[in-house]
Amino acid sequence: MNNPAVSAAPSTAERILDAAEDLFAAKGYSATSLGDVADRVGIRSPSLYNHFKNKEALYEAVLERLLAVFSAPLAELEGGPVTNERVFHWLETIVRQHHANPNLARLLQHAALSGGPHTNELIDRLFRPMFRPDAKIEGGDLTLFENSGLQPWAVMAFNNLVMSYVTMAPMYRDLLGQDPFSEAALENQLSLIKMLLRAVFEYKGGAAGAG
Amino acid sequence: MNNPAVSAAPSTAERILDAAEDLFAAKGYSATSLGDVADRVGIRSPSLYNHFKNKEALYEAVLERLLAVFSAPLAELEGGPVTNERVFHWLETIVRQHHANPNLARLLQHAALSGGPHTNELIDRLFRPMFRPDAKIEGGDLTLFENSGLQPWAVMAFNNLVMSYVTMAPMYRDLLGQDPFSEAALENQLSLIKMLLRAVFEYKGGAAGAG
DNA sequence: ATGAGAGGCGCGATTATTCACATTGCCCCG
DNA sequence: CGGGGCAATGTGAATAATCGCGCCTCTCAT
Repeated sequence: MNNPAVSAAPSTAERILDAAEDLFAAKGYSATSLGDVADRVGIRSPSLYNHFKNKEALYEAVLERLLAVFSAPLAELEGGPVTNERVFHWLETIVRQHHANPNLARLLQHAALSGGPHTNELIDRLFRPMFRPDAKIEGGDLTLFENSGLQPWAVMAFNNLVMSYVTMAPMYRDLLGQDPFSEAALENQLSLIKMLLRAVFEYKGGAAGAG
Repeated sequence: MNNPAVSAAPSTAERILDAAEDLFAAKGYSATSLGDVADRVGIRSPSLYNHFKNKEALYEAVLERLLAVFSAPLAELEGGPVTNERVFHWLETIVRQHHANPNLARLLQHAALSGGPHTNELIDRLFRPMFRPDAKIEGGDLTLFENSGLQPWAVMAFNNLVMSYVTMAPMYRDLLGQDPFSEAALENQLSLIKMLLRAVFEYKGGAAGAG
């Protein structure tokens, strides 16, 4: 009994992972010191080596835990027909996930900017599936959009929309005058993203034109 | 004569600024070492102190040079009536600027994630003007959209779109199979952004709805 | 020669990592 | 039941590398 995975007091290793996740996400791999991590947990830095081989292994473990959570929705989407409705639902799930835990987006952003260990693995596991060339939307008539060659750019744009909201949130806090992670802010962001997604689904062709 | 600002050989101070800009943008303030900067310039790190008081002053100078360039288009937009056409033109200018020099976006992203010196000043000078409550679009009939309360979110979204493209570019490089900063890629990104901006201008109300 | 700019040297702080050691709880054997 | 190990987990001290930064000297062009 007393299974530590079931809402019991978190183990030291888990508390280290929590602290490290926050710090890696905020400051990046190299700017995060093991002393900072240890301080948050309330132990001394050499004690970390009882739980993780070294700094890089700790970083790996943090990534692994996050990837397990965030890879799920895309796998689920691919488990069935890719219809408009299911894309909407998938996007909403992703947005809610990033609001619930902004750390993956932040880690990813650091990795994109500075590299760091396991960056290629991150790309492969999170993004590669979204850019597979055979990814088509069934049911709707998106052929016009698909043929425009803009589809990968759209995938990228919506990914940017979701991730950048999270990574830029600290800057937007006082510009918006409200907590970017509040329930109300989440609803607003969802409204906007869905409106833009509808625009893509209803794409009628034509480039830009200001008038 | 031999004015160093006019396409002559750049002075040492300018070469230091160039190197520091790239490194601060890639690795952030604290992860950038003055040794790295000096190496790029081809001098030893103590020599940097002949040109800049200390690391923070160097960072300040880098920011100042970037802000001078990137603040211009918004100031120009505000110099006249804010019409649909001029918003289109402003957005295109911004996108092209970020493609020409991705460093400001990257610097900003680091600041948003980790703080660092002068972050508040950055927010005030770049973003505050975009979120002024009296900012309205003249001419078009956007009242429906404005009344939806989503306007600041749209401003944020398009900012995210532009900045995140740049900050995530290293990750997208091999996913797209082409250089994200090529002319062709720029055109594609512009097409997509303009299409989404048109969707905002033609906003008809209504929330989401998948079918 | 004179002053700006480059380099050498080194101090003090921080970091990742290792090591020797203390403490704790648990299992097993007598 | 009791105690001898033993693994797990903590600690402080020590090490080697790196960093920001200041001091002092040298060099070279005007």
